[in-house]
Amino acid sequence: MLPPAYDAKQYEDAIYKKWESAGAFKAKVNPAKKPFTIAMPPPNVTGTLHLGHAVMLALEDIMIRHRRMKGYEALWIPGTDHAAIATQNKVEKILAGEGMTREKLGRELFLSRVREFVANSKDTIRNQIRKMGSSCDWSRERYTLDEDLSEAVTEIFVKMYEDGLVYRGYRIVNWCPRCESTLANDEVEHEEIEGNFYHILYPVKGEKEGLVVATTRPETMLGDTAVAVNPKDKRYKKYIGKTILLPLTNREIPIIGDDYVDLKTGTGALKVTPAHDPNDFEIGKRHKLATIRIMDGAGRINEHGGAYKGLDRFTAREKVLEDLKTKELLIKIEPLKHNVGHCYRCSAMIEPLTSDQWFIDVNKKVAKLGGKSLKERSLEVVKDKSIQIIPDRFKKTYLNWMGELYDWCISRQIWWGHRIPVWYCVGDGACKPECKNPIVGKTAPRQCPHCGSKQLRQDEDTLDTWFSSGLWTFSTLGWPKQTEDLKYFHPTSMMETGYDILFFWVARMILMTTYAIDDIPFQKVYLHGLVRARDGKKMSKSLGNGIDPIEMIAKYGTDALRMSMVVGTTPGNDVRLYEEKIEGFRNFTNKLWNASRFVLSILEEKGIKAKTKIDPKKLSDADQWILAKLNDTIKKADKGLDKYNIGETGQLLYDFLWNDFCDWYLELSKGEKQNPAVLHFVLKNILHLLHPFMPFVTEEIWSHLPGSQGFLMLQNYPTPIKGKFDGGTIQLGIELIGKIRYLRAENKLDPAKKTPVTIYAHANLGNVEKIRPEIIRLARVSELTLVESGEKLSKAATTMVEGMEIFIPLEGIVDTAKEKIRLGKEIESIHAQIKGMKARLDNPGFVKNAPPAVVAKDRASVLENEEKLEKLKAQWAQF
RNA sequence: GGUCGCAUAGCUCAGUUGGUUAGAGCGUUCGAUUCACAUUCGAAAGGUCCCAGGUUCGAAUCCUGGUGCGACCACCA
Repeated sequence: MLPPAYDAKQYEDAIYKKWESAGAFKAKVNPAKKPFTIAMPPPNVTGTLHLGHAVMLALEDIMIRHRRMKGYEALWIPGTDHAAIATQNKVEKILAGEGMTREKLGRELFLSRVREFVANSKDTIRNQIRKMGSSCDWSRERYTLDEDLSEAVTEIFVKMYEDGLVYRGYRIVNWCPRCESTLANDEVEHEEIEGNFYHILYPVKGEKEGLVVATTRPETMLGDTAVAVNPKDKRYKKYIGKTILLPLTNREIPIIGDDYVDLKTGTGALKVTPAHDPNDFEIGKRHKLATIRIMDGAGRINEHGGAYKGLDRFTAREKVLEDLKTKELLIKIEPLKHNVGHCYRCSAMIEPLTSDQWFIDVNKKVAKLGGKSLKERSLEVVKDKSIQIIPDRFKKTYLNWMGELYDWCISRQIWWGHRIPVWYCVGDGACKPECKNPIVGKTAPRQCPHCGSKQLRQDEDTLDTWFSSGLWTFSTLGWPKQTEDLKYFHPTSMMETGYDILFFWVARMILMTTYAIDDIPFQKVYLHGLVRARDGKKMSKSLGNGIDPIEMIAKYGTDALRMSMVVGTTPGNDVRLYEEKIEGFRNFTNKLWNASRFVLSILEEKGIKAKTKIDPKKLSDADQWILAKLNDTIKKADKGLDKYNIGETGQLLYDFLWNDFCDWYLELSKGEKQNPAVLHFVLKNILHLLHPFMPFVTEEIWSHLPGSQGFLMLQNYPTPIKGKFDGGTIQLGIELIGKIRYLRAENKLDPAKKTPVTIYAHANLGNVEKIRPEIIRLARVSELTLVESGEKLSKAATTMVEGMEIFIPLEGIVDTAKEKIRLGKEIESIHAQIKGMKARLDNPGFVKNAPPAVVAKDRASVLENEEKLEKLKAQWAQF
């Protein structure tokens, strides 16, 4: 016998171990079956499981388990991501605590330190993925820095280089002075800050007056190489061609005319700093201006900053302003709200600066893509629906973003990651001019192909972490080797992830995969929302409003946590999660447990040791009713999951178990017509249906179910049972019982006492007679008088349902005044209803245009209600 | 600046291709302890489906505009 309360911790880990050691999660190439593949978005090796992961794992596991039970070869590949900058930052922080820096440690020692850290946290995250019940194939676990995955990275890099898609360029990049590395455009977070607009007077050489420029970053004036005005600007036109004597450094810079300058912004005169502003860089190119970079990688002013050399950028700003003030060149300080980029990993303010970096050209047309560019191809596969995005609206978001994509800067000046497979000749004096060209290859070259020098130096930089994760769906299946796995399982069926990494990752996968293997990475993308706190705020450590999934699992069980994150949610919309919600699903888990306990006890009592056949001739009305409901539920659940309406399907199953099965069918089963075969059958189906959602509790109950063999997770998903079942009679009973309970409660009849009830059943007499014992029991009736029709009863509580009149005598038992008021209200409401429907039927347009079925329904309803009204009115007159 | 989303019961949310009286959970109120489950059971109250137009016989649902929140994108100093 099962214990009366389900205690999740007692079972979950053990069940998971059983599954895993039996190899239940493993998938293999099986031509007899259709594959269903999900590549798990690899969590970063830095951390522990958070709710974002938990939602992802719950959804993916539901999809995978459903398909597995439906007979697909279901493969879910787990893995982890080395998360370049994130991991490096984390280890650097640890080092800082020890008074150490990566520079002091040196590259090799630092990397071994990171590896050590990763080994630890990798285990943590792996075990937490298991805790969630994830049925992923651990034998195929991958890590973005695995040898074969690194090989894939190198392979692609070289290929892209050969196709001219990877190139080295001197450009303005987003630079994080904290991480001392570049960032891709979308790794920059724009945040509005309260800054200042500084108006500075730039004297014009040989003139008394000068030009006033406005800037938010005055320190960059140290690198100014021109002042630009709009040629159409009447105010400044005359200055074009003249020279500015740049304050503080006294460099002479030209005044140029450029259409880019907006007459209305600032003062209309723009200081041009090509090395530190993307627009200025473009202007600089147009006018062949010098590019003077004034900062080093850490954001300190370099030798070009003259007296300011060595100062941090913010200190330099203060000092520059101070000096300008002294020289009376600081004309005005105007407060200005403006957007400033910040590093998405460390939140430091981004400094745009010029640098030599590696880029991927997204606009170059290549033969390999049928004469299309990476961008065009990435747009195409979504436009032509090869890849479907759920929910649909994100398709537009994707297309917009992809359409505006700039070349992707892929080199990072950090140590943790895939080192760029590029070498440079640092020859010994015998170098030729072409020795300057980078040597790109899968393996380290022995010598310079041009001069033969053996003195080579590998590029110091590593690749953007998204470069390797962009290959995830196929690199995990063995590419560049043409494995059977790759042929069978790729493209993957589903990419399920948060909408927050649509650009970072999903788009990158599409871009890389279409190029690398001329295939889409996945057929569908399902984007889930962010998990938020009850008040809609983001969960964060600093706000202290976070919920730790591991803690919740310990408290309420994995099944409860999974359900709470999935039920009542829709794709793409954020989910608010709070403890009471999880608690509610803990209760639901317990409900299932106890319903099962009850059924199992009946089966035991009846000596049922195996599955028994349902005899179609021996089905009670209640049996028919529940089987009809079950069939309906199976159909809807299967369809719901096929269409990825996961939240809705969870709700459907919740309602079926709690309302239909427990509240009605099990209660009905406590009578004489108990049918163990049907109880067994329906419970078995419920376990199957709920299994993808709540794998642990269902598997545990399954193991106790007579006749169960093997794991529930490997059983077939239910299909509707053949045969027609008519639940109509019980449905009638349910409504009658409901009304009787209502009348009793409204009139405060003692619930402990049974009450006599009279029903004039009219045409339903035969049916109601069949379920007389059920009504008596569940409505607590002492004596049920069941007749076709009769006189109105004196001072009885009354209502009507399906044309039947229900009476409960009140006289001498309770105060009948209450009933008079209640009945009066009911009459009023019916009256209003009739009025509404009549108005509609009086509308010729309605009768003419509405489907006949709708009109007929209304007509019937009016007749029925009028009859009802008349009868209730007559009864009311009794009081 | 551009794009998108949301607005339904006190709270958190569902709501299928437009069709009687708009649903759930939590919370609230009233009641129940011989029951598989108090992690329970029965009953109830609670809604101008944000506002204004429009399409339609009929709108929570479709269209337009507005208001209020929110998100994302963006190299205007």
